[in-house]
Amino acid sequence: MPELPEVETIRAYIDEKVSGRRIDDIRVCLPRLIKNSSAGDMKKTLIGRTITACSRRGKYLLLHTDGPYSLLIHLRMTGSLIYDAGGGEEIRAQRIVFLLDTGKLIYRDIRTLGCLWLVPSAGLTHIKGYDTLGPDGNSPEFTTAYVYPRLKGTHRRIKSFLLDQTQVAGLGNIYVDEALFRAGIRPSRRCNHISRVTAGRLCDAVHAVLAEGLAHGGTTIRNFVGGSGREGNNQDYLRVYGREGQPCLVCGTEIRYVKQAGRGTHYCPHCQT
DNA sequence: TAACACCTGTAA
DNA sequence: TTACAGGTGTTA
Repeated sequence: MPELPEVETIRAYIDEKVSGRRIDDIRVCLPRLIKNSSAGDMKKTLIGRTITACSRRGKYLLLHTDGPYSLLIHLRMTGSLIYDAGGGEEIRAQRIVFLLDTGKLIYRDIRTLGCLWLVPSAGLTHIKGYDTLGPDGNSPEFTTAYVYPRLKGTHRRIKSFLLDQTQVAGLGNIYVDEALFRAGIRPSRRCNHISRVTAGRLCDAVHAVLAEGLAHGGTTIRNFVGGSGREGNNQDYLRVYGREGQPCLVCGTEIRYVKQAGRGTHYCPHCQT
């Protein structure tokens, strides 16, 4: 469940549930998900510490503690965080479980592609993907003035640019397709062929699709997420993603599906040029 | 920039 | 059986 609106929805929920909770024990069912330390080191470092907050940048979550190290998490394709107050039904695919002074924080992940890192609570994390993130796509720094010169400087296809987290953080396959539809841009367009005016439309579209996703609590498809509190309903508002073969909501032309950069890509051949 | 790798589950 | 899935890092 991993683009910015979904991760932010989880962040708000986890922040509310676990801030102020102390980590009493950790059950590491799948140690290879911890990328820069052993299960033993993680336990030694985090047990006894109190979680102070949960923050987010791009698609990364950071569980802050009152100790020298905090926990950085990337959910990749199928990761999720669930707070279990106890008494609920059994949760499948539990990979790492933090036993708290009240309840449990469960890292669940079907495909086990997610990553966890122990990082310094202050300063750089030295995790490359995190330290090099561009501005969040819904942040005030993501403006036409920021993005237009970057588009001018590259011959890449626009979809691949928008998926590049060092350029703009938080977009994934769904919201990129949605933003390009709203901006009227083909996913295959070369960045340096996009005018300043069109770049402005794109910037507005990125802000709009992320804001809408957030307002709807994220997009929930394929029932990947179970448990409490995190199913969004933005899937009911998507305009192109997953609508291949159906009529464009603006002009009625059939929405097309192609592979681009290895990703399923949806667009309207009439509205997007 | 494309292919593949990392994984498991589901649908065609 | 095969293709595909909300991601990203490495390799040809």
